[in-house]
Amino acid sequence: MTKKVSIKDVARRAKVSITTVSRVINKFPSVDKKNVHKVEEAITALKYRPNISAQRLARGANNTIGLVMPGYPGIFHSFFAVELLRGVGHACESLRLDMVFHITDGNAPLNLNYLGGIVFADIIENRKQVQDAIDDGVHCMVINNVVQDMAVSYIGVNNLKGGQLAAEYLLGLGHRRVAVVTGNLKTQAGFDRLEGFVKTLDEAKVELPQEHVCRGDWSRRSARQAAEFLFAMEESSRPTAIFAHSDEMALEIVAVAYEMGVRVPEDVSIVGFDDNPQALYGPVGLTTIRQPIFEMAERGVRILHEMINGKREELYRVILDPELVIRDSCVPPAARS
Amino acid sequence: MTKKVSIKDVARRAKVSITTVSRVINKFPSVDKKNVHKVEEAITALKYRPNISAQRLARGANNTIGLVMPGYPGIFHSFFAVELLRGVGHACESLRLDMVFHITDGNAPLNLNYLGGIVFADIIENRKQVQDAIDDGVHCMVINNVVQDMAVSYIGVNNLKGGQLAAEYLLGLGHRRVAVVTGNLKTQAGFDRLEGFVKTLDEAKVELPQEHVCRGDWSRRSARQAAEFLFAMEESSRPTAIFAHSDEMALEIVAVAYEMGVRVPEDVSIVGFDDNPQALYGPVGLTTIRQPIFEMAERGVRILHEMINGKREELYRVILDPELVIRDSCVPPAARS
DNA sequence: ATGAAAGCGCTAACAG
DNA sequence: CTGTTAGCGCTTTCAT
Repeated sequence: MTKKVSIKDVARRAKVSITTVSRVINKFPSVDKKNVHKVEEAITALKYRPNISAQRLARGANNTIGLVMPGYPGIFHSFFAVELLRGVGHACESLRLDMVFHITDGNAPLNLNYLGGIVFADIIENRKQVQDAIDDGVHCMVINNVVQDMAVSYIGVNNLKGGQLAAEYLLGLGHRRVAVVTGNLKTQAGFDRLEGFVKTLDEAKVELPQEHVCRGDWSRRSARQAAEFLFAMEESSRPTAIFAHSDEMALEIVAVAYEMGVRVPEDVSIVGFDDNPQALYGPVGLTTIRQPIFEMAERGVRILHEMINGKREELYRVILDPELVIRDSCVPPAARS
Repeated sequence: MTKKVSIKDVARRAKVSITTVSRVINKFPSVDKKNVHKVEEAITALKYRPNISAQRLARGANNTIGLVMPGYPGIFHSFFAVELLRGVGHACESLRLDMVFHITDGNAPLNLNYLGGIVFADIIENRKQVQDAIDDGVHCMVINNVVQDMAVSYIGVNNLKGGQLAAEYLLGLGHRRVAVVTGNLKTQAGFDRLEGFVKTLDEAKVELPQEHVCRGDWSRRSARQAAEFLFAMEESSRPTAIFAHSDEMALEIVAVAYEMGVRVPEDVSIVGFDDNPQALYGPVGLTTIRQPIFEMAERGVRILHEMINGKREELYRVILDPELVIRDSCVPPAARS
């Protein structure tokens, strides 16, 4: 049982009023040095800890925010989730916000109503929760998802552009037989990256046969399957370049390539997505599309914080541009076929 | 600004006392059906949400627990951290506890004193925080660490045994030139697994030369470096088997092996640690030492919950045994040298 | 510069 | 079964 040392005990010991103690706690400048000292002495002597619930209640503020993450299998093993968590965590730390972490399976009731605000880390199959939260009047911030049909703030990434960047780069290198290993197409990121990629190829009149579009789900496992399938193709139809929707998947593809005796980048060029530092230490530096996940998350929390504190009324909607990072995993296609 | 609908407003609208409203909120069985209905109607109509700070203050209870994780680089990319997070999250969900997530850098003040309890996910360089929490009278539960010198509850894994298991298995297969790629030796898991491994080899009079002990840090990167170093050795001194302290590191070692033309398991046997499902889908099923991270985490929270609610007084200290899982990555050493 | 007193929104005896 | 009445521990006017 935690002993209940309250502000009163401190006041009594320091022989001042609780008000003064409160002032000291909150660092009011107008307290006599002597009293400050006495109070601080009492605080440490008594091991006093202000009761945060009481503080909050009295202050009328609520500085607890929820982080809601879709719980589909493997999300946690993704660089994305981790960066996001780091970003949110970091922001909460510096803003002195409490973060209540919540993994959602999609449509569970989501009893997060006492929260000051909610950060939705991507939304996939849980749009309803977002709408409910909005209806409840809770401040919301959606990260990594551009949402047009709900009155909610978001910070997203231009994934269409990301796909386009990958296609343009590969095309520019001279590749005409390319493949793509997608993320889960139910996620906006996966869908849009594919869309942008396909569209750009299309405009360049470069064909993208169905069997070169491998539907993954962000997992290394799905990337492995795709790679095995792709590399098993006979020389004439095997892609000379592959666009993977995440660096982790790209890394797995590289691993499979080595296992199957396919050289990277000589036999096949690979471009990933994320700019995961892990991709720097493999056998080849991975060319990738960088997206600022950590920053998105951090900014999201900061904006949310402003909204909670009434310093911001309007919705905040931003779409960040991804950026091509060229390293060593792509070269012009070998002159074979 | 979230509008301030309080219990009073609900009471007024439902024409009952606030106590009755409170009872409805807390699902007291003794409320007249009619009133329950009226109150519920009012609640939804007013979009009322109880103020959790007030509830907590009034109840004097605290159903918020903190999860403190060491924030060393890469922790999040580890299966361990993720499983732990899942386990804690799951338990909190079913126990209706709020979980405040906290990544610690080691000796930051850790202002989590308003928490009902704290789960320490491993402790590495943050023993002081644990001691402080104990001194503060906060209930604590340390996961994945056997701590003898502080009066704290823990659920740990017998890592000594884990290392021993790996050594015995490899020895049994006939290996006499083995190597180990360790986790961060500042973590108890890394230290003990090495210890158990070394000791067992020692007792079997099998030499473990210094250059066969590669100090990693749980990261794939460190595993890659170790593997490159190990596989670059000339035939006569290159190990015929490697014990990696985590499956992720083991997987990276396998990848490097393929890159360098070393076959697994023909040329080198590999045993990992964790039983990470990811290791099922690689080129070879990974033989590993299973440890129940998820279960540890979940159980930890449940016990902590009991302690917080006074249903348990004594410390809870358990050490779980890891278990060998044999798959395809180990075979007897080839008859060469 | 300091203290008294009035809440913040809710729960928990204690009566009815 | 329901309402009255104290607080929970802290912040915040408002005097002094």
